[in-house]
Amino acid sequence: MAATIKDIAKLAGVSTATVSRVLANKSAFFSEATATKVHAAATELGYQKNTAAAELVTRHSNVIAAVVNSTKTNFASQIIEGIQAEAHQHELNVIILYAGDADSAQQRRALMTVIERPVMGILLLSVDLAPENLTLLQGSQVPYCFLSISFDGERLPYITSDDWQVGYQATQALIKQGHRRIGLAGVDRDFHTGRQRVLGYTQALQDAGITPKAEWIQLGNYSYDAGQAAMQAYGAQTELTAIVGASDMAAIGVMNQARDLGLLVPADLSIVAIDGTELCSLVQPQLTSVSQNFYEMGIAGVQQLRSIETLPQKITPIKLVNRQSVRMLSPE
Amino acid sequence: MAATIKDIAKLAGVSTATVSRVLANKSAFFSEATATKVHAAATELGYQKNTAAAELVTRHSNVIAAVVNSTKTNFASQIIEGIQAEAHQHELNVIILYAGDADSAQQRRALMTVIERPVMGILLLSVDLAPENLTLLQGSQVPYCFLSISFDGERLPYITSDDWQVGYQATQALIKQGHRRIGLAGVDRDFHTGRQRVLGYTQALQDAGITPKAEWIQLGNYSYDAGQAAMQAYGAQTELTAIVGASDMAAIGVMNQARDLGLLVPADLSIVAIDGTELCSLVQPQLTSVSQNFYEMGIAGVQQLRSIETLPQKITPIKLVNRQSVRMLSPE
DNA sequence: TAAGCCATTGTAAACGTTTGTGTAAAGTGC
DNA sequence: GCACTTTACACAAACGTTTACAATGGCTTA
Repeated sequence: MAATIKDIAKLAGVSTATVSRVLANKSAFFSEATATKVHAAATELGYQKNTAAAELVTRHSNVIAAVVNSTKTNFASQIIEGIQAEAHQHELNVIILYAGDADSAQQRRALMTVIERPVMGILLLSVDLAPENLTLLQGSQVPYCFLSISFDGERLPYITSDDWQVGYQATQALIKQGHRRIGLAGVDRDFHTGRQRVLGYTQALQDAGITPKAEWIQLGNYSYDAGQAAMQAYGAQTELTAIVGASDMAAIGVMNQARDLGLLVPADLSIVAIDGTELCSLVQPQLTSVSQNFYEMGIAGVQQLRSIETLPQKITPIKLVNRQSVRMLSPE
Repeated sequence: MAATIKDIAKLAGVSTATVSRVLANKSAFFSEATATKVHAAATELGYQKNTAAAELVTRHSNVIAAVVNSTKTNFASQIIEGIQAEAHQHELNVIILYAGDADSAQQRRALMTVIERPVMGILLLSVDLAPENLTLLQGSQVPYCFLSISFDGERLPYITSDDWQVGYQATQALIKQGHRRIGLAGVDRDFHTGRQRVLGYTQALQDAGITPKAEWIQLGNYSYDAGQAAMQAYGAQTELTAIVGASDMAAIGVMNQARDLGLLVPADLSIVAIDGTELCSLVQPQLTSVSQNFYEMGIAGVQQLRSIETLPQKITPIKLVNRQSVRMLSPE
């Protein structure tokens, strides 16, 4: 149905080889005269290149696949923007796939659609791959890199923030303002990222001579609901004066629940969020955060895929952004 | 490098045709014995199918491309979930592309990467295609459908809410609570969607015997900033008692700016948002909204692509969701 | 004028699949 | 034991490109 280079060749009275060369602009391989003939024929036929066919023979693609764990996590968009920016600089195209939230079957589906097609590389944004899917990924010949997630033992390529530092600095920011009874809400200790954040949090407290109680840490999956549940668990009479939200969403959950319990932020309760997406400045009061550089992560991810030798791990910087959710505690 | 069906054929001692049929599970075309041989060989070689090659010969693909206008608009994720759900039911896969915000070059890039490859159809989420890119899209043989956007004259296939009704119902909801001086903030009158919302808004006022002043309508691009700017234009001394935000983001912008101007929501100013994404229940007070059924839009979009005959336009339902940002105005 | 070179173009193989057609062997009914 | 059907497989063409190699012809140079 659609026009092919064969049709163009016939119409222009040349061979398909010449058409291919003209269209690919392999100059010094054709004359001006034929070039114009070919181009005229191409536009007349409304030719659309079939890249799949071309990729089949050249065995090389220019699309990067970004696999995202869920539509719910909002930081993904910042990473994707970084990916796009860097990719476009190098004439690469980006496609995005959603892999669902801890849904092995959907992960597999997303992975399959990219592995089975020619892609130049795969970026996995904060996705906890099920073991069988990891095997799948490794079995394919496609280069890959995890973003915004880290791993313990296995030597997987990843780019992320220093999660220990994230936990440490969020906690320390509160300590510096005089807080000593500080909670950590909505963190997931099943994975490396969460474990590191807990470790950083604990160390910051210990460095200030504080021994955290077990109930100060409320586990969860970084979601709004997890933040809410954590705050419910702390209760209106909590001894805590400050809470670190494991994510922006969790922090907002904490804040809204605190309000429902009659606690004012930051008057009664200070909050530091982890992530620092635009959500932090949308809510009232705006949330002070330990902000990750997601955009940079995206850029680094593309660079990692492009580099031959695989420098396996990389850490992107974080910074504390002061907004309105932390108050200085007067020492009593 | 990677194993092909040729390798499997050699290892299993059969022809590639047989391998293909076994792998595609075209039963009644092979015996149990060969099937097991082939499967054994396939796993031994770590075979990964090259779908691009298969699609080349079958001339038919099972991936749907969703083109999104920007990473910024948050409702997209709900549409995408709808798309995924419906697509997966029919063994279709979904890839997502970002087309940038009113950036013709990036639109073109996104469009090209999908048109040049075998895709089964293209869904365009709220993207205002530049004229040249629309021509491009129409020139390709790929079926397509616009989502969450509508058009005036041209007969383009689209699925969206009734934007006139959206404007009407949002305004009417405020009128019913006794408001008579009502603004509309952040709406874009350059496109059909925005124009319809303005028309609905105006009609609702007129039906209540109210003649809207020109300055009640503040134009913008549906963004947080647009909402903020609109509220700044209204000013602290505004005669308005209520405002319709052209989107969730715009409504939040209005609300936060109002607070900065010393106005309390909803005590001094009532707000109705348009869209009704989860953002509405994240902020404080939670925003009353005219909610669109984005999930349903995604489902309908996939169905539209799958149906041969193209029933060009479809309207998805909306509903008013009462939350906390509107107060009843006592008649004086 | 022959040899050599360069610019331009064509020929054909290859990429990894699917599938229509052909065919040998095995099974069926009489 | 014959004609027939069925089963199970192989052969080869096709999809739309790219590209190595060959071929052509004109031009330069000695």
